[in-house]
Amino acid sequence: MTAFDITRYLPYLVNRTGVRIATAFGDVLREHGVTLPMWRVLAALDHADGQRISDLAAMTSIDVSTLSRILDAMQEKGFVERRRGGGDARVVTVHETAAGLALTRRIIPSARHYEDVALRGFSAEEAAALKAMLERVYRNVAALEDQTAPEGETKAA
Amino acid sequence: MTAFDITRYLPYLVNRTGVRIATAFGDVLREHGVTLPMWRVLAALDHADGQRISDLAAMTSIDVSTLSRILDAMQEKGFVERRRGGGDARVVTVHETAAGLALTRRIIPSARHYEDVALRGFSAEEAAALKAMLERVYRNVAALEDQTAPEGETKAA
DNA sequence: TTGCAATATTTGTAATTGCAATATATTCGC
DNA sequence: GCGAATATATTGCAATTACAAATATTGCAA
Repeated sequence: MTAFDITRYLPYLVNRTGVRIATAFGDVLREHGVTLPMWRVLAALDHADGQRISDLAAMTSIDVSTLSRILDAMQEKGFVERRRGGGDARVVTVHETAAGLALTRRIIPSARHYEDVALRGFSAEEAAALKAMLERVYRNVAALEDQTAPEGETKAA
Repeated sequence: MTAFDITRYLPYLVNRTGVRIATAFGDVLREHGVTLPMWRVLAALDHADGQRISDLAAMTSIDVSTLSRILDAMQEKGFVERRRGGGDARVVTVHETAAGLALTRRIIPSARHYEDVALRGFSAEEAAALKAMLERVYRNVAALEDQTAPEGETKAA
């Protein structure tokens, strides 16, 4: 059997890339007064405002309990607000405030720039191919989890 | 300007893929009695035994202070040992023990299987292309950091 | 050679994280 | 329509994490 070469091991490559991007962009975000998880929430809400907490957790890849506390902090800062009362009284929906939206708008250019840097030297086709492949990997792993734990979703649907 | 679509944003795609893989493989690792960070250390040592702690931190994308404590735990469990005394008395090198090596050998098949699952439906060429692109992204971001903080490496060289 | 900046690791410490338990609301079986 | 199982969110809590400070060693320059 061939030797195990970590430097060509996909989980390794994905992880180190993710950590690199996260720590580097985290520095940028600090100047805006938000943490990386907070930015993820803002970006997710920018995509679809008024999401329920569990959906927001799935979209941001943040554990619901962790997210709940992050939302406390963001609410404290006035970036989001929680609302109850739409039909099902169990669900809480999260909404961007005007301040949150303004902040998101300020961050987006940096986020775009950051992606440009990450994709420096990539053609549009290559970038699209990379993204499509990451989505395929994500779905492959998600499918495995659903198969392993068939009843009631293990985590992040 | 075009709207910001998080679902096609590279950092988002990389992060969610990494988190998915990490949580899923973490479950597998628990059965072997190790955590994900510990596995990363074992895999890094399998690649090159006797690395210094700072190099190990760079390779595993774990902060040195965090790594120092992870090594405490791994040493406690008898998987690795620290050695001092090779020339520079400041540096500590980390070495896999026989037990650590045996554990690594047991985990590797699962790790391989896991990558196969993640890459299900990928041709060999596609998989190679994905890995190569992830490396390019990593280098792009690393280059940005070195440029931002030219003196003495901000983090993980 | 002495002193001082740089390097390598560890330790202090506060914040973050995630699992488990809880509280509340809903739905399904009967 | 009642009660058990399910769903949603929050909270308790111990472990993990990361930044900063401390410690130890080295190398260089005066």
